[in-house]
Amino acid sequence: MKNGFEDIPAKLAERKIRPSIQRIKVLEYLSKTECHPTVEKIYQDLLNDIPTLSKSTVYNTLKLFYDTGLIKILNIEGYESRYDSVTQNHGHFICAECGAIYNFKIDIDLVEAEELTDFKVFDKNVYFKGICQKCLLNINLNN
Amino acid sequence: MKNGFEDIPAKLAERKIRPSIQRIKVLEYLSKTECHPTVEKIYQDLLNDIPTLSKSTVYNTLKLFYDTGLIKILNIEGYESRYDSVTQNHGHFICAECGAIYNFKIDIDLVEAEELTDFKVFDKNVYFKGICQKCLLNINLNN
DNA sequence: GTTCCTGCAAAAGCTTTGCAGAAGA
DNA sequence: TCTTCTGCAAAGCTTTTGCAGGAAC
Repeated sequence: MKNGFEDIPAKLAERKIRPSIQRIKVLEYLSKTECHPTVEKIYQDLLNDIPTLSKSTVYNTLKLFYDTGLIKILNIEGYESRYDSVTQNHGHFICAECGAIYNFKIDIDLVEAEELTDFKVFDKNVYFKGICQKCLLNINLNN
Repeated sequence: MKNGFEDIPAKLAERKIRPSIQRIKVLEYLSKTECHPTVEKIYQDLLNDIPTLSKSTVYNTLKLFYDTGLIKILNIEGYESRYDSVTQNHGHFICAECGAIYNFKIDIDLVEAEELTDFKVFDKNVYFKGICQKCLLNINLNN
């Protein structure tokens, strides 16, 4: 099964991005994780591997990946951006209680808008807000 | 035809919000406009009416409206938030070329995710990115 | 009189920019 | 050697917070 994780340098080469260790680690990290990390989290977690890493580099790298279509930027809660490696079609659910973000499968191609026939659409996003199962349980327990 | 614009003070009263002139003007402005303004734009445009208006008040007011469900916050392009009065079901299209945001009709209730059956979903959002008709024309003309 | 609201200033936090040094071709 | 990349520091911008004065009830 493909998980987009096997050959990071090849992925970079496809986009003609020079495979520095920083770039490999960032893309590897994003391919492994499903938690839609913030820049801060990416930075902190990679400091173990690359002690001299700078946050600027993380920003630069993420911008480069975004511009070349390797990742998506999620701005679903304002302020801090979150990053998601581009995989299959999925939507995002954000819990208003705990802030966690869940993926859910959705066939985004089925979401159509006839008013946009003369527009070129190259990215479709669906996100829901609500309260996740875990927090619902906690709320019930406390009442 | 209802356009959500006729009785702003009543709308505020429904939510038990004291109808200060600042709040009335902000909600009136959001009900009138369809351009999903930023805080800066709201602030600048209202300065004509209320010369002593402070940006803090705009922030406070928008937060209050958001918390009581009067408006939606759009974070579709990171950094600056945009604000939208809650009306009927619609999605948002953002042009990657000129940054303009268009509304389009969509029956959001049709967008479902079976994985979220144990979740409480109270807000669904759909937004597309691409190039708008206007910019497509310009690009064609210049080639 | 008491509560709530406004607006100024300052602080906080995320992101971008500039630049010198290092690494890679 | 020349180009590209990294990382530090500083700047830029949006948003939040604290607080004193004012308005509403």
